[in-house]
Amino acid sequence: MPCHHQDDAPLEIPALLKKYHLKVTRQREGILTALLAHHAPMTAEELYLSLKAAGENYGLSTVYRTLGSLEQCGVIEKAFLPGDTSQYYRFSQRGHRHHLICVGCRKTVSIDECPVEQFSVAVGEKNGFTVTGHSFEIFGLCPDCQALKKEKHDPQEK
Amino acid sequence: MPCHHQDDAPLEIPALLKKYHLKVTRQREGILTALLAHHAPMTAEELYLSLKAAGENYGLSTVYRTLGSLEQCGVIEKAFLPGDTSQYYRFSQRGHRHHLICVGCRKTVSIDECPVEQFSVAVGEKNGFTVTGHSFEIFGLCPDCQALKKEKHDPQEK
DNA sequence: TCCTAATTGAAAATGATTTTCAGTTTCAAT
DNA sequence: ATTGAAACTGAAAATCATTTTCAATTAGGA
Repeated sequence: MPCHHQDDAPLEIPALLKKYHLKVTRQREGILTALLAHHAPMTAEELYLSLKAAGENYGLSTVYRTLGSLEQCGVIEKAFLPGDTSQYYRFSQRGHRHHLICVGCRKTVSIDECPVEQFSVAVGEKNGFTVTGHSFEIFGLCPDCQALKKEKHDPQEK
Repeated sequence: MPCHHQDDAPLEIPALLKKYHLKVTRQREGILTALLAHHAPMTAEELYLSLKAAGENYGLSTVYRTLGSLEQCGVIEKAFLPGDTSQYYRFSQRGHRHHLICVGCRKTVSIDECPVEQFSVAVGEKNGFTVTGHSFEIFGLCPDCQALKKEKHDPQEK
């Protein structure tokens, strides 16, 4: 197979790295690709293990460092899940500030609207605060996880 | 000063502990009192240090354990602050699910309304999710911290 | 008062994340 | 293509928050 340039790549990871003056390394490409493919927030450890399972054995500290640099550039962002204190990372989605997150598998759906922007500023003003931001995430069980849960309770018998 | 029973105590901590079958100890009373007095979310370490400063030198593990038991009873709850991965605790406020939190000093104002309940359920349904909850917190600078910040930038000269 | 289970403190253990440092790699400039 | 400086990496050590262990103490009912 000849090595030709792919115009149709869904996201040019090398270009993205260059844009932020980060060197393009095998590790960074692998980490970003894995996170991109996962479609749900992941911890550094999860990324490390999934890469290892795929035969890409990078240092755990490299995973942490890469996530850290990418966060500083604003390419990815931290996410916190209810009842879980570990730090998850996901691609930051400009304009998509809010999400519907499955508490079972962490699958994430972006919500386009923001129903609280005006409300937040109003509440801030009423209390003399300068509002700098807000958090709003919806948690629930996705269809797949609902099915899984049902299976567990009624193991295919009446 | 005679030792008389205080009817006007703002919150009967011993009674609260007994209600949840927790023994009434000096440590637990001290920890709850300190958290109650602070009017803002605190970490275990902060509680430990503030108690120590007040001459009450309890083990850090006791602080952690006490916070853990009280959380299990639902007396207090965890809170997460933006850009900070440590676990904060605050009294749980039934019905006050949302807050306006100062990012400078963590002073907290409870918000009575919930402008996102219906919206959350609707978004969940649209995506086939069973909604189990949502998070919504507003962040900003309180009047005091705004003043402090201004001082820093213009150190009282023109 | 006495007894037992709950609680405590100190220290060790754990788990997540960060830092250190020597060796390697990228990439811009030759 | 080669080179060199700066950036990056991996492994191990360090750090930080939190939890657990365990022997000694304490609360509160009998």
